Amino acid sequence: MSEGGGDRNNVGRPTLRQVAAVAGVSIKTASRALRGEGYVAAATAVRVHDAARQVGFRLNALASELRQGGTSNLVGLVTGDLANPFYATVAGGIERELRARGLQLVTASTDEDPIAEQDLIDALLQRRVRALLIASSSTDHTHLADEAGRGVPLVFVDRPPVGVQADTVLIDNRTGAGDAVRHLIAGGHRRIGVVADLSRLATQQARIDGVGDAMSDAGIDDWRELFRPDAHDVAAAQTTVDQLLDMPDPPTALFTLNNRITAGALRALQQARIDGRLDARAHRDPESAARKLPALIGFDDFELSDVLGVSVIGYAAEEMGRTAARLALDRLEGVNHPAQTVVLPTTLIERGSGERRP
Amino acid sequence: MSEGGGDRNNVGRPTLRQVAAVAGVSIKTASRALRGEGYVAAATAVRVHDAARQVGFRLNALASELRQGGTSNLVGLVTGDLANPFYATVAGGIERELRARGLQLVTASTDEDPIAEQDLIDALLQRRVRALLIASSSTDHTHLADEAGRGVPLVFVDRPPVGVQADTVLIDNRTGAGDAVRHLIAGGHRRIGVVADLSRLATQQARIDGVGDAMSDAGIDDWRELFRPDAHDVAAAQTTVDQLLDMPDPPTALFTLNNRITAGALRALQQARIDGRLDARAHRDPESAARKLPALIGFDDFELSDVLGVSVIGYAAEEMGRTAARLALDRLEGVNHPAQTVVLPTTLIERGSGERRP
DNA sequence: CGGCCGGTTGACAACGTTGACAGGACCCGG
DNA sequence: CCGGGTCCTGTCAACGTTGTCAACCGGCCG
Repeated sequence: MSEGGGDRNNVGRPTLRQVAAVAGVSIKTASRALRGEGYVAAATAVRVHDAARQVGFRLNALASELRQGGTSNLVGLVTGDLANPFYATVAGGIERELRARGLQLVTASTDEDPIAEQDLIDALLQRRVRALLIASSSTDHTHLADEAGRGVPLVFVDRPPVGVQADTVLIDNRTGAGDAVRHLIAGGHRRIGVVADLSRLATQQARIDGVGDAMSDAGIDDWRELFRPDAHDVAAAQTTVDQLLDMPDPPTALFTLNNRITAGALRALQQARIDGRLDARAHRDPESAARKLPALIGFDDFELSDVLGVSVIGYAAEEMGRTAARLALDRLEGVNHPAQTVVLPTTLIERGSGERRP
Repeated sequence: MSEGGGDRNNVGRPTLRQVAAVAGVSIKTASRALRGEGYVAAATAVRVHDAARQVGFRLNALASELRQGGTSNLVGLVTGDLANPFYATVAGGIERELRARGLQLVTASTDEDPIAEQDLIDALLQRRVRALLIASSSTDHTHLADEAGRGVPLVFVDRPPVGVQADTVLIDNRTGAGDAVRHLIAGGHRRIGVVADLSRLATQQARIDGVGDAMSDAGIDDWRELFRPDAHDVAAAQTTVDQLLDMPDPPTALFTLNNRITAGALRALQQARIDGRLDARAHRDPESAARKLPALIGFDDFELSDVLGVSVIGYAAEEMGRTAARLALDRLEGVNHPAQTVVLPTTLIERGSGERRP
């Protein structure tokens, strides 16, 4: 009656103790056999494995990791919105790179809310993630300064840190945006409508700066009259572009500063075409109310952009994830130089929409 | 020299022990204060909190969860490819639903490889996830049968379980696919090219069955001559559609069985239009080599489908994630009825491409 | 004044695992 | 037959936290 009676009450998952009992060995021997540590007689190992299978044993990673040093083998990723294909692609790259080293990715989305972001970061650190990758929506990261010194590699992805030194992977936003505008100007455009997402985001700011560079170089100083920031979602972008199109003297070209804005612009253009306010063919009928379809370049490549014939500023999103993961892994392996910043180049991809003339 | 000397060697994260030492209380009191358990004098609580802030304390969730019952507050999600916008959307829905209950999502992608899938499931179970949501690439889940009985709620998402009873959330694939085909037939089409992804995937099979239903009802028995399965990526789909277009007697309509296939088809159609093999306007010139642009319906809605004017079979992807999460959460709260299957309806969204006449 | 009560605190064990160490069995050479 | 080595196995403590229980303090009632 008394032998092992206590264990039977445990309806939960079996532990090493129970496997050991069934196999008739000590806990430690069971552990050794299951981990393949060696120094276990072949016959014993077989008995242990059988016992484990029989009772449905599964190592408790919580206990195991606690014992081994108190840190998990998870890596955390905090983004604004995982459903955004850009972040999803980045996450895919990270995951592939981690898998090779037996690490797993935990993702958390913040809906671009800095407070939620802080909470999620706290939760991940409590869970003792090995490393933390952040596409931050926040404009201040000083509170992360002590974390950085505490052995958890921190890598900023897509958006640079403020107030902390840390590894960072960025797109060359400024140059990319400049290239787009220069391309439009070279095509003869002077009136270029620039539509941006939340301008508090560093990526947007950098792209806006790039626009400014190119405009200045071309001597276009009043470009801000056609500049429309803070169109955060597709619907807002659509409305904004619609208003630009209806101006008395509308832009002959549009530059949209991320994939969502581009989507909104395409909707607006499409609708205007249906309404007859726009026409792809040039001055077909000077009397017609229809105006000429503006040129368009979008920052960020997107699915089916080729089918739609949309020129974009593209870059290697998955590579961005891989690079970020590698930076973190290097730190975990003891690399110890000062914080690095990797800037990935952009490419202007011509597909027609950016090459329309004024 | 001796007081607390041992602790100083610990370069890692401070523990409760150190917070307690600094605050001059016992470990247990520190724990009580930080968890807000009550029964702590106000002055003591303040001292403890100060000490914690001073040393940069962060509770070790591994230890905490181990002590509390050996299970984490993570929920696992296993998908074929998180970068697929469909899964990303589903994951977003799950995450939002979980966040409300303080649970966090761990995602793992399998690249549709059943073996990788099993490994990842094992890893997640070892990590003692509270629940496991699976969009499975595998065709057999009997090995999960004992897990299901062991207290970890299991929910199958998008693809049904085989060999286990478990909660499931599905799209009404069969009806949706049937609707698409009926719509095309009602539009006058008899020669419908059907292009599918891997036919071993249950979702694809269900859609194919739906196609068969509608074809039979209409007395079209030779539809399999224009049926092309196993085009797994965009490139393969493009090639496949291209070959269909070049047949001596090509289909007058296409039905593509998921978003990737649709993307491939759109590329093929676009290219053919550029090459002059196709023309949107009907029998403009009977002598011309150009053929009429076929009608197209795609299963799965996608970004910009409206701009492209593509008719699709749509459904609420985020809702799917939310529902799956809710099913799991209900189980965690003790709900104990037999396995439930929720089938979400589809909608035919007419945007023009599906309404072209033969 | 003794007993009791509420609030406050601490000692201790336990969660499941693994590292450090020790002990026994066996074989070999001397 | 003994000393030394190689395998194999077990005991014990520890990872950081929290539940259980007991103890202490002061005040208040009878």
